[in-house]
Amino acid sequence: MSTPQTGAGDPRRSLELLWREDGAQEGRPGPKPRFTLEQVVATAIALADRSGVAALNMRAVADELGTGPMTLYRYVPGKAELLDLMVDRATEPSPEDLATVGSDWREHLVLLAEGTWDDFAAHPWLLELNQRRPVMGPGSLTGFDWALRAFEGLDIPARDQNLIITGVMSIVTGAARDHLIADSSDTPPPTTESEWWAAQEPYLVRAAEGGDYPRLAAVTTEEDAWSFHGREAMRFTLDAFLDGIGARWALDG
Amino acid sequence: MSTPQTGAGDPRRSLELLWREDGAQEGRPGPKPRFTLEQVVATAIALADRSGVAALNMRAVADELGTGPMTLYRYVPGKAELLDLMVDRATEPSPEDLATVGSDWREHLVLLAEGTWDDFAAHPWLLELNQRRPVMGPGSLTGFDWALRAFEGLDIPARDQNLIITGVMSIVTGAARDHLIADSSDTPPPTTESEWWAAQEPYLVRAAEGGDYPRLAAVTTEEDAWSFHGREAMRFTLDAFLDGIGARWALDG
DNA sequence: GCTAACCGAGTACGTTGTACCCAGTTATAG
DNA sequence: CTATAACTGGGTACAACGTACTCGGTTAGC
Repeated sequence: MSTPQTGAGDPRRSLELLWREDGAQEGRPGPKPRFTLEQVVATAIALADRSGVAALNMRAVADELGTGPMTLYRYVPGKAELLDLMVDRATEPSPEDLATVGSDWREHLVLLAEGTWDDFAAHPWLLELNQRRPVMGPGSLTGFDWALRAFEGLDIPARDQNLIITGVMSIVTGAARDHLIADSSDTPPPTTESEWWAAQEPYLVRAAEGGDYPRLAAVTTEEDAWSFHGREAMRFTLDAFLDGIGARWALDG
Repeated sequence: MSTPQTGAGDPRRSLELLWREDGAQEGRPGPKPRFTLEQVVATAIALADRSGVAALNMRAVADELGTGPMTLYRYVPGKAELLDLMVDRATEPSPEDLATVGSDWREHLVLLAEGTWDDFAAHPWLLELNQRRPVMGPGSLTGFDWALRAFEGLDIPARDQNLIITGVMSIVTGAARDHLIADSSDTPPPTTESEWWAAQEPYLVRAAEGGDYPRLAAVTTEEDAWSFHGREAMRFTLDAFLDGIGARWALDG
C-alpha cells in the first residue's frame, strides 16, 4: 500500500556490475549459473513496468524467475544496486534511436528530449527513483554520446555542451514528474493526472476565494490557465531554453 | 543502511490535514492533545535535516518527541502523509522571503530559483522524495502566489505564467538533484559530489579510451569540461531559458 | 575420480509501518 | 456532583521486506 525506495546503492558496486566483462567467467569450476545478470535485470524491469516500483521487491522478482529470494543475491549485491542497473538498462538507447540524428543541433536536442520523455512513459518507475547523482553505466554513456552529436561541427566549448545536455534533461525530467508519474496498476486512485487535480481543486478554489493568494485567484479565473498537459508543457520550457541557447552563440538559421 | 521512501501518500488525506482549520477542535470532551500537528511535522523535519531521509522512521520521530510510535498516528494517518506535510512546510516562504521582490520579471524569477535552491540546500531530503505530482498546501500556494508577482503589470497569459514558473522549478530541481543531494550524516561515502565523481572516473576514463563513445572521449579531454558546480550549472540553464522567455514577449530592456 | 570452487535455495533475523487494544482523562448533560 | 461519552497516550503484536547465514549438490581441472 505504501512505499519503498530511494534510488541508488553503493555506486562502486553498481559501477563494477555495470562495466563487468561478461566473458571473464569461463572455465571455472562449479555449475553454470542458472540465470544471467541481464535476465535478472530484465525481469525486474518488466515487473516494475507492470506493477510499479512499490511492488518491486526481491521476493517478487525471484518468484517471477521461479526461484527463491536469496538466489538473486548471487547476481546482485542488493536491491539498491539492482535499481541502478535497471535505470541504466531502461534508459539505454535502442539501435534505431542511435541511428536517428537531428538535421541540426536544435532538432537533435528535441529528439533527445522526446526520446527521454518516451523512456519515462514506458518506464514510469524511473521517475519514482531517479533521485541522486546519476550512476553512469554503458547505457547512460551511450545515450550521452549520442546526445553529443548535436554539437558536431559547431564550435561550442565542451563545458557548455555538457551544461546544455544537462539542462535539457532537467527540463524533461521536471515536466515528466508533474505529468507522467505513477498510474501503475496497483496504486490506488487518484492516480491519473486528472484525478489528481480533481482531488485538489476544491481546496484550490477555496484558497483562491479567501483573501490570501490574490494573484493565484486572478490566474485561476482564466479558463485555460491549467489546460496544458504532458509533452506540451515540456516543449514550452524546452523551446524557450533552446531559443536562449541559440541566441547565445548565434546558432539560429 | 539502505533505503526507504516514495514521496507521497493519499493526497486527499494530505490535503485535508494541510488545509485543516486548527481552531475547530475546542470544547470537545477528552484530554487535550499533548502535541500539535505542527510540532510533529517540525520534529520530523529537524530529524530529516540532521540524519537524512533514510533515518526518518516513525519510531525515531516518536523518540524525538519522547513518546511511542503509535502516538504519531493520532496526528497523521501514516508516514506518507507526514512526508507530504513536511514538504509543504519546508518549502513555505519565510516572511522575509515574501517581502523581497525582484525589480523586474526576470530578477524576480531568479530570486525564485535561488530561493528554491536554498530550500534544497537547507533540506536535502526534499530532493530524495519530491517525486509525484505536487500536493498543494498553504506553503506551496504561498510560494506560488509570490512567484506570480514576477508578471504583475505585464500582459502575459495566465497559462504561460504557469508554464514559466513550472519551467523554472524544473530547472532548479534538476540541477539541485545532480549537485546537492545527500551528504547526510549517516550515508556512507561516496556521499559528497567530488567523492561521487571520483568513484566514477576510472570507468569513464576506460570507456573514453575504448573505441565506443568517441564524442564523449573528445569532450572529456578538455580540461574544464566538468568543472561546473551547483548554482553555476543551475544559472546557466536558467539564464538561457529566461533569454528565450524574454525574447518571446520582447520583454527585454 | 578427487578436489575445490561455485551455485540454488531454505531458514531465520532485524527493521519498519501500522492494526488493535485498553486504561486514563476531561468536557458536557443530568 | 456524578455519570457518560469522546477522546488521548502508548503498549503489544503482526506482516512485509531486505538480507545474513548455511548446507547440500554440481562441475571444471588436476
